Amino acid sequence: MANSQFAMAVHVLTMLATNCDERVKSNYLAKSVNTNAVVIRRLLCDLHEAGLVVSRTGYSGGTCLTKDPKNIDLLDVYEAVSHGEVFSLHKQKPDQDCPVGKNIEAVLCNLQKEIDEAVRTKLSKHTLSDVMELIRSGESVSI
Amino acid sequence: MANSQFAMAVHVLTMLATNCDERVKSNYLAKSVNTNAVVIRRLLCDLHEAGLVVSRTGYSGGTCLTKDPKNIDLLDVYEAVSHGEVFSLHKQKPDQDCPVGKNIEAVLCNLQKEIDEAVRTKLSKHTLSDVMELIRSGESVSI
DNA sequence: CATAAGTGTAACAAGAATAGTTACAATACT
DNA sequence: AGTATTGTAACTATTCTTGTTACACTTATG
Repeated sequence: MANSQFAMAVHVLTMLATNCDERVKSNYLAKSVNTNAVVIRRLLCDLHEAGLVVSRTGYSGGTCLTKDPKNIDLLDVYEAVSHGEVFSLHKQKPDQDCPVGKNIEAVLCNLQKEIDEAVRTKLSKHTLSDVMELIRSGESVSI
Repeated sequence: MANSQFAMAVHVLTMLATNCDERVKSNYLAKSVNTNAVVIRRLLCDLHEAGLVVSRTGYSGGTCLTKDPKNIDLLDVYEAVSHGEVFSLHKQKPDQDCPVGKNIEAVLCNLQKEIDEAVRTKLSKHTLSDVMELIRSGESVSI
């Protein structure tokens, strides 16, 4: 993942979690993330497809979480926004006439899966609720 | 890592390991990887800085491993070529007047470290020698 | 010594990915 | 009717990655 969508997604979801009693505007989220509201709306679209949020258009529209933050883990977020893998395989197919070229892709592909699984396992251990708690404690320390 | 440098590096090092009695030409490596020799030489430059290979210029020049493949693990390779992290943090600094914006970076940074550590641990468990063995067994199966 | 075969590296082009921006239709409340 | 908001398309700017050409420098060989 070369993009910061995961970081933005966790940020946005934490904002929604701390404002769970209202429909939060994309404009408000954009200010906190320090980006454009359209960028946020695009991200919310992915999160909606993953079933994590619902939005409403029109006057007094906005976005809410669909679940309790305790029941959203960071793997859910990762899956909602990530399209890539931890490392990329070859862009050009290696020489199939070379023994190494012929077999290296399969080896790396398995490694990729193993690494990705490790990442997922780690991510699944943290919930949005945990993130909120860390934010809160960070806040109290800095006051 | 959005680039395929790690994949290319493992490929190249495996090639060197299977030709450890000679100085391998960048041109030969480029053919197997299916890219340009300059791309390979740039990669070899990184691997040299990491102490994994030595090259010689001039007539009958080329590149060799500096160590036994048993003593090169994939974490060495990862560290030699990776500049990024598993996921990116915010590109723009979040709003410091927002409690979430103010603290989210630290939270994500810690998460990043935790994930990266998990990835490193996995990578450190595989040596270049293991990769060679997998390549060999893949080869024998396909014959 | 001249030549051939290499590496090292700079410079540039092409392409893809990412994020930012503007614009506007559709929607929903007042 | 008017206003606030999302959804989404279209375009731009920037950056990253790779590919390519070019050439100076190095080393072996005849």
